[in-house]
Amino acid sequence: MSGDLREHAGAPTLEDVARVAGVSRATVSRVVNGVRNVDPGIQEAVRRAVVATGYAPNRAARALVTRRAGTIALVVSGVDGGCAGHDGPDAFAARVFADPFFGRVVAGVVGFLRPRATHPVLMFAETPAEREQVLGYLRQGSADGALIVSAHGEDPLPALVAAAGLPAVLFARPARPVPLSHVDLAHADGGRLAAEHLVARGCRRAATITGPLDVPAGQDRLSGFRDAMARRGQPYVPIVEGRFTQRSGEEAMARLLAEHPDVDGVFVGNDVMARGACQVLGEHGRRIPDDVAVVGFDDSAAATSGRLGLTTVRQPVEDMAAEMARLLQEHIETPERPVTSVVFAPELVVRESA
Amino acid sequence: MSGDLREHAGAPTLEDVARVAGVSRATVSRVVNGVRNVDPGIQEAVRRAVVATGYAPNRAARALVTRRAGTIALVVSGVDGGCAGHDGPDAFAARVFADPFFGRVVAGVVGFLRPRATHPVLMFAETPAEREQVLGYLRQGSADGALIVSAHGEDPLPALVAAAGLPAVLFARPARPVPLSHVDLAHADGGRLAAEHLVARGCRRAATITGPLDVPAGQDRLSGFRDAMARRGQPYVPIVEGRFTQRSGEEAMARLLAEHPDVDGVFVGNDVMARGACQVLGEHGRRIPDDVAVVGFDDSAAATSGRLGLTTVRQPVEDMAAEMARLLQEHIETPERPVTSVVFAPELVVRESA
DNA sequence: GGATGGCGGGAGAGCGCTCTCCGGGTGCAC
DNA sequence: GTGCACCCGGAGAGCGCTCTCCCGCCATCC
Repeated sequence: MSGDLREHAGAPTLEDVARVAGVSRATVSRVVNGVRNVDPGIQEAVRRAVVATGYAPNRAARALVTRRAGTIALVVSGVDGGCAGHDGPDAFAARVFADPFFGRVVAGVVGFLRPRATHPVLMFAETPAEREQVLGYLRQGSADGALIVSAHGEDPLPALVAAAGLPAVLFARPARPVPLSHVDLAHADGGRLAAEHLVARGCRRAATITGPLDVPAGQDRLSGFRDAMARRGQPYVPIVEGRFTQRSGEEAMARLLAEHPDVDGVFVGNDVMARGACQVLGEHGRRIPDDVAVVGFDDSAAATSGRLGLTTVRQPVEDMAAEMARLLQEHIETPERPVTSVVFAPELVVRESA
Repeated sequence: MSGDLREHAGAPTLEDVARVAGVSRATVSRVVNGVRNVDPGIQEAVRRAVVATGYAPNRAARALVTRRAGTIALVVSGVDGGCAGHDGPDAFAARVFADPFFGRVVAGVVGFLRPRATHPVLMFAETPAEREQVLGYLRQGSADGALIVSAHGEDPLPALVAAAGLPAVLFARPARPVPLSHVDLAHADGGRLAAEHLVARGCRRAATITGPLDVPAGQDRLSGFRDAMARRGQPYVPIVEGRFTQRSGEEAMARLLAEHPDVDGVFVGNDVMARGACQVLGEHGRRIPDDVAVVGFDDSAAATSGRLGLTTVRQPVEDMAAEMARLLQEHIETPERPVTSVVFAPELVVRESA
């Protein structure tokens, strides 16, 4: 069967299929791409020839002429030594994936892309050189656009991408305005939900462990929480800043207990820190939620993984990531599409901890 | 500046740069790719022209002629409804990234790839259709090779990839032999290390919580542990099978305590389950490590995230992933390179839990 | 019956790049 | 001064695909 089908080595081309099917290259292309009316009989013959030759369209050749890579970049962007020290080429990536958050983003993006047979290229931009690399990658058309998840609010990449006129969508509102679409959560509402729940449970001496306050999200959650508490008669809420890691949650809770032993409710900036807080509360003999109620944020795997289900403010990360991918697709297909932002509503998920 | 440089819209091409520099296309190409001796003066002129035009080589065009995509696929492969139910398009991805293991694999791969200015394309192959998609993607030359991480031993993808003659490297030895290179850990040695440590600590009634036993790694860890225990006079070791999740670790530990209340040491198949086990032990009033010593596996973030440092068998996942990428690169550059397997040695990391 | 229209299919021109082949110039040795 | 080797740089083919243009065929209508 393979005698005259593939005289020259290498993968079969459109030409080979055309020869086998007894038609022209153009017709095979039409059938493969499913355009224009092609005689059903010929269609069938072509399809058989495709199977017989084991043909698969060459993506590079197609990209060259259509000017579409059929690929998007998923960029995780940070700044040098973002969270902790600078300790190796893969340390950044390791830190990034230590948080279930990025996994959820990937899951959401992939969920949208999978049915469309496209796949994300994973890129990390931590140093200026890498930012250049990402930019170059996009500019040379290796990817049709970028999904950018910044680890920090001051990330310079979005502005660079926007200046280059490349299609891109951001996760979370950037610290300073950039002419790019983004998806985000109404973080302040999330803080408010947590505050209302704690107050409704009867907490009178609530405190909060925040995430890093140099990102808008952290500030918004805090101010939403604080404002709502103030409106309910608790204007002075103890605040400890954490770093989104379990250990930092433990440390923050320990400090909170030392300084405010009578605390009866804690709103924690993410579930991972909340787990750490619960741990410390347990060690200090506090029962959850009776002595101290704990509300987390995210509704990530950490919220349900332990013995005690965590009451938390749900951030629909997967949906947000999928929406981000959808927006990017629109921007790619319609370059003149105006920039928009889609803000998701948080939702309180009540479990055992509060 | 941009008047005569870019009369036609779109990105500048080699031709444009050549015109500006006053040389031929070929010379620009030579300078850009840094090959053959080109007169330093001309080199400089070309470089200036590149900057002036803002030229970036078109990857598709390059790939078309070099027959190299300059991209590799990082495939996470499983089988329908692998671990739990089949609950949505992104559920698989979400499950995958819930485990810190995959994050470490990504980090290791990226660590190797980053200095080489290549980036992985992330693909998930859960259904037969998706396996076909991955295969097609590889066959059409969209990626030069694949790094395959199988969630299950019976994954059919490696065999398909091997049959197609595509360069690929696996993480972990497949259940049935496949002519592909792979990296792995000496899991049995890991089990042995854990056993020796527990015995050396004075444990006389050790038990084990294993991972899923349908993967070679799980079996090997168990048999290594069991053999070593038997050699040290404890031939009958209670075994409970877990699913690598924290909750399954909790359940397994609870069962173990119910059936063997006098257990004084536990070897747990991964750190995440070990955390769950510790939690349950604490709730049952057992002190760690005095009443019950706990040894985990992996040395993942979970081992150090909690209050109590987990003694664990270190699996250098990042190094293994990097080696996987290195092997793939070799296979791509030297197609006739024989298949090899690189087995890493586990290492006992002693912390507080044992 | 000839003009008209629509549709199925082929021919061919590139997309932007790399790379082989060649030619002309220069330097060195005889 | 001539021959030769070497090196730098240009010309041009062609990678595999899409897509426009065009032609030929058949059905339809006046």
